[in-house]
Amino acid sequence: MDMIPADARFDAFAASCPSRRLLDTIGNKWASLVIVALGLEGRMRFSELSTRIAGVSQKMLTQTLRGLERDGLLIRTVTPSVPVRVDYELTPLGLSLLDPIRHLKEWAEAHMAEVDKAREEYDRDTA
Amino acid sequence: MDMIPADARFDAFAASCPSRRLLDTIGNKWASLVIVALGLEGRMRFSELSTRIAGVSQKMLTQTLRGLERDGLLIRTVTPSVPVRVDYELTPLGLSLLDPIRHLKEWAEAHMAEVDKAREEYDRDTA
DNA sequence: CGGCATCCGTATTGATACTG
DNA sequence: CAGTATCAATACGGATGCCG
Repeated sequence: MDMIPADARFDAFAASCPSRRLLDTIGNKWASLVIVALGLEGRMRFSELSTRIAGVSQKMLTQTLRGLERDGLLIRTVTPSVPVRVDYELTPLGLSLLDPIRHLKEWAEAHMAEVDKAREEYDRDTA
Repeated sequence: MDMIPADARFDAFAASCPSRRLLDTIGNKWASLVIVALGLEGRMRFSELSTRIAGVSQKMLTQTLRGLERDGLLIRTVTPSVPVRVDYELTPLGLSLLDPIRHLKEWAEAHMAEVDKAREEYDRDTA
C-alpha cells in the first residue's frame, strides 16, 4: 500500500485513492444537495438551506456543512448580531465541483426513467 | 409534495427527484467501483471482481451487483457448467454512466490534494 | 464457484428537546 | 437563529455456515 500502481489513473480500487474519499464526500446524500443549492443561490443562511433542502434534519445539515467546510468546499461566516446570523458560501473549490455534479445530474435526468423501468421489470420478475 | 416546482430542472431537493435516487445508486461505496471495473475490463466473473476490488466482502459485492442489475446497469449471465460460471457486464445504460463518473474521477485527481490540505488545516485549527 | 441466510457489532440517521 | 445533546431506529458491513 506504499506504492502507486502504474495505471494509477484508475486505482480507485485502492482505499487510499482520492476517488474513494471523494465518494465519501459527495456520495453523501445531503452533501451534493447542499453544493447544488449553494451553487444556484450563492450565499445562503442555515435556515434557508434547511428550508430549501426540505427533508434534512438540523443534525444532518449541520454535520454535512461541517464536513464540507472541513473539505474546503464552502466557507462558514458568522455575523455576531442578535440573533446570530450564519452564512454559507461555496469556495472556488466548491464551485469547481459543481461541474462534475452537473454531469451526474444530467445523466440522471436523461436516464433515470430507464433505471426505473428496469427496476419495475426486475421486481416483477423477481416477485 | 404532490407538485413539481417550475424550476424542476433543479428540484433535486424533492425526495422524488431522479438525482436523489441516482445518489442512492452510485453514492454507494462499491457500486461505482464495480462500474469502473467493468468499464475497464469489460466482462468479469464474480471472483475477478472480488479480487479486483479488494476489500469488498462477498456479501457487499453480491448486494451491490444485485442492485446494479436491478437498475439495469449490468447484466448477469449464468453459464450452467460445473462449477457454475457467472459473468457480469455493463449494459449500454451502465456504459453511459461511465462518462459522468469519469468526470468525477478527474475532479478528484485534480482537486483532492486541496481537499486534503483543507482538512489538515481545519483539523489543526479545531484541535 | 457463486452465491444466499443468519447472526451480530458498529456506524448512520433522524426525532426531539434544550441552549447561547 | 443556529445550533448541541440525547436517545431510538435503522442500515451497514463482516463472519460464518449451508446450498446448487
